[in-house]
Amino acid sequence: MALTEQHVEQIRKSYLFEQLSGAELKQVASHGQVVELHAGQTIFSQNEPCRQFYLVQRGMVKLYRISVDGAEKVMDLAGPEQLFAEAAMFAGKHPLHAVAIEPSTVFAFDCKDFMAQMHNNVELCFRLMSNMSQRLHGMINEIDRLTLHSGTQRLAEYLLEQVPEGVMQSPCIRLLVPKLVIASRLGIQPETFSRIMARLRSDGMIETHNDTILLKDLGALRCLAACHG
Amino acid sequence: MALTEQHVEQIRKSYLFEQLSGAELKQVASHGQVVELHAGQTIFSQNEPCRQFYLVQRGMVKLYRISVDGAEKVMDLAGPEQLFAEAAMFAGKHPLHAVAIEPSTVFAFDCKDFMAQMHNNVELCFRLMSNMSQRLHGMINEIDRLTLHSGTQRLAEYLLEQVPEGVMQSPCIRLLVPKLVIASRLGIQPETFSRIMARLRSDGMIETHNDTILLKDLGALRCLAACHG
DNA sequence: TGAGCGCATTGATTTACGTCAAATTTGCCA
DNA sequence: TGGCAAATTTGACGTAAATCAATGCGCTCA
Repeated sequence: MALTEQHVEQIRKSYLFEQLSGAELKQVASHGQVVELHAGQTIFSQNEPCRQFYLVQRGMVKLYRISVDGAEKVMDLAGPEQLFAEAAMFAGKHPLHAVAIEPSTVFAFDCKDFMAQMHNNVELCFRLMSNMSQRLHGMINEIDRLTLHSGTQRLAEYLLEQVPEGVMQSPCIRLLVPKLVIASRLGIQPETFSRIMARLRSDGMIETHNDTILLKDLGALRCLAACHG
Repeated sequence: MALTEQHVEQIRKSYLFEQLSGAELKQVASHGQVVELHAGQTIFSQNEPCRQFYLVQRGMVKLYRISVDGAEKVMDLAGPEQLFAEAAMFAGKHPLHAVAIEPSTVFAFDCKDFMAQMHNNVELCFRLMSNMSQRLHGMINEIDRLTLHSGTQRLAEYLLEQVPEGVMQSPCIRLLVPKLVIASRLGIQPETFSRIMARLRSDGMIETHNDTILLKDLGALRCLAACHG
């Protein structure tokens, strides 16, 4: 489906697009699409040629790899207002699988078209380079966590990341995706995830009700995450 | 030390710089330096502001992180003709430590200056974006290996990576850095590295003499790396 | 409404890898 | 050339996390 004026206004709020002129944005939008996805619907598969990149409007997209023996590793989760596959533009093919894990709406932009825009607009190049630099930094942190932190530390870090800014004590958070998915994101098995949660609970750091988690002792969680596992 | 004509010719061979005009390259070089480093000398530390990025001429540079309890994780190794810290230009500060692990020579380029060049040269932006996209792809593969592959698989993959193109059977490779460093690069302990090597040796896949390794059975190594365990 | 499926939890057991410690080798440099 | 420090290897042991297995829970959808 083509983009409406209303959609274009939403897109403009994204850092990558915000400095484009009305005409430029219209040009990008003219080759863009609104894509409605049902839960479980594939957006693209690994090694497919990439012709589009995406901005999530609503829902949740899982970016993952599958090993030869069928094990899945979730590399990233993209929620509303987040871009994905924008760095693959230069690679020719997608390094990951992408699937909507709940009913979702994404904006799809044409790579060729966007690259043409970048040719006319150095500022746009700088925005994308910033974006890619941040992603690279995030990946380094990811590898740091996977190799230097224990499963418990990574889970504590994840919980703390879900806390909105400025909250001082005992925030209540919600897990936006199944625990199965978070476990894979953190590089642990679902059983291990469950056991770590049970331990945090019995240590009095958290209280849980399904996907709702009360972080009773932020200080202890922060110590667990930062100091030693 | 400032760059000579001869240095500029070497630099031009790098993908990032090759399409620059003589004048542009001269401009980049005018704020560049040749830096001689002794083994163990730090180039920059994590969180330092980044004003320069680098191209290795000779030697080997280790890019790494240190955890709170002092453990080290080698994120990458940069040898001759390889760039490093070029993606940090947009981040403001270095996400990693960099140290020369043997006597080395690196070219250092001014970030501000290079960014000014990019403002005048969209093609240069595209080259850097390509570079960053490749790095991102490499990072995804790295996380894939760390989470989905065993230590043995990662070591086998590493050995196979050292084989030059086109070699059909039983190539002889050399480890260019201490085993300690490779182990950290692969996310395993030196003791584990040693034990895996011993096993590959007793399984008849390799023969070793210090840092020289004969890969006697490429097929078996490839199976080990790709298939399972 | 209730049958069935995927997700989550818990327990028992295994295992790959880490840790600690000691012996051995290597390579540097005075 | 000899001596020392760092790297490597090997052995014994510990442990975090995976695996296997069983049960329970909460959906969705007929």
